[in-house]
Amino acid sequence: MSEIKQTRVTDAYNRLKEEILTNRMPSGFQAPEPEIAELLGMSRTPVREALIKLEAEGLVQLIPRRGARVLPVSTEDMAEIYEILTALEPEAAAALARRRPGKDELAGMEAATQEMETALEAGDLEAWADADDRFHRLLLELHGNKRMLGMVSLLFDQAHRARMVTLRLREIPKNSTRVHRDILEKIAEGDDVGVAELFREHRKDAARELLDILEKFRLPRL
Amino acid sequence: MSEIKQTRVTDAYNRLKEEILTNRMPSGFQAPEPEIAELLGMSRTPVREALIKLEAEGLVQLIPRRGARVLPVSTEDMAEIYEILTALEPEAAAALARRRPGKDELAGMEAATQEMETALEAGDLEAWADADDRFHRLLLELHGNKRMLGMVSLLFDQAHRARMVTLRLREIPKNSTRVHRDILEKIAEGDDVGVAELFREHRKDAARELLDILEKFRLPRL
DNA sequence: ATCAGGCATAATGCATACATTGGAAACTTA
DNA sequence: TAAGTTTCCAATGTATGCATTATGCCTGAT
Repeated sequence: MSEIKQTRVTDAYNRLKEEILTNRMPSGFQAPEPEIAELLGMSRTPVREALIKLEAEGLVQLIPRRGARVLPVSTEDMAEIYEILTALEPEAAAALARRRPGKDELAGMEAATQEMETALEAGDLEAWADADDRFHRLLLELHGNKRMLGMVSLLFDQAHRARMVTLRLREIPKNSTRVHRDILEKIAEGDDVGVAELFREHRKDAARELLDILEKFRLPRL
Repeated sequence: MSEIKQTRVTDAYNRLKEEILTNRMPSGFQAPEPEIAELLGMSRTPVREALIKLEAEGLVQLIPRRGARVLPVSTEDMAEIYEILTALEPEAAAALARRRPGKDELAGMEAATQEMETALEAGDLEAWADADDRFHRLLLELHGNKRMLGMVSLLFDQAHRARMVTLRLREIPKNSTRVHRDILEKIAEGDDVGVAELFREHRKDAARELLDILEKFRLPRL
């Protein structure tokens, strides 16, 4: 039914993206097309097309005579990314709040929040990060602006590696978790101005904390 | 020196994009790869790669057995686009204002504003729109967030056709022009809160006006 | 005339071939 | 040894070939 055609391009795309996000293919890694093609067990053609997409998403750079390079993410990159998130997400949250979504609609976000809390208690940072990610994506999905969701997803992906690295270098995200609960509540209450402000502060804090860590641990690029 | 390699992919990309933006290849236009390839006088390979990029930019849709289609822009699309712009641009303007750019730095924007004013007097709407576009891009460039610039550019391109169509359906953008001057001044003054607010209103007004026109003239998709 | 089924056509997805050319290494030369 | 040449190789950019398969058409049955 919903059997989407699994093509080699999508396969190459998915696998490469996965490799990059999990840092198995680390920042700065570079390889010519033929090598990647062999790695994936297919010809250059589909690999090439997948790489073009990854380049458009800002994960990879195609350098004419020396292959594809996994783009490092610098401190400035992170600053750029967070600046955009800081502008977009509060807006989405406010709009969502204005729409007064029902409890059922918010169930997903509620679950994500819950999971953040339990993961935090269990000390499972991976799970916490996962739930955090889900929370933010769900918010955008509920809001319904597809372009915004797409853009934010792109930014999340670009920032993914850096966030994973800093996850263990920062203090326990206890406050951040609480803020998520507050955000969710304000959305449920329809307090659009409130969420926007809260969310904005949340993002600003997150940005500052992350940048501080990158500086403190001398990690100018990941 | 700056002889960038002109490849067929970039050529195809540029030409197709041009065709689309100028509406010579209108919304909804659809053609299979071989046809486009012949149109451009090259083989399918580079055309394919160019189309993938255009798809990533949201200008085109690749439909498996029936070729590439120039994506129509619906009213909802425009609403999405303007919502994002409303969130991003005021932020950029505020940040720029905070940085207190010198007169020399603002020269480009000043020129663009000037041109908007003279174009308006001359009744040259095309020139006005051009200058308007330049104003907004320059602002983002000055701000320096490359990702934001890229994203906004993408949105501009997506909205381009609709804006061109409505250009003659709306009243003379006299007020809009004045607002640009005000924005520029506030940036020069370093009034970050002021620009943000002003810009935000500007964008909201623009969005409302545009959506009203689309509705009034029954143009649900362009 | 409508509908099911089978067939032909053509577009795609992918592999492969190949000419071009950037860049590194080897080789001079000073 | 440093700088300038030359050579060689391999990666890219592009064209082409080909198997697969979706789509529309044609046929025939109801």
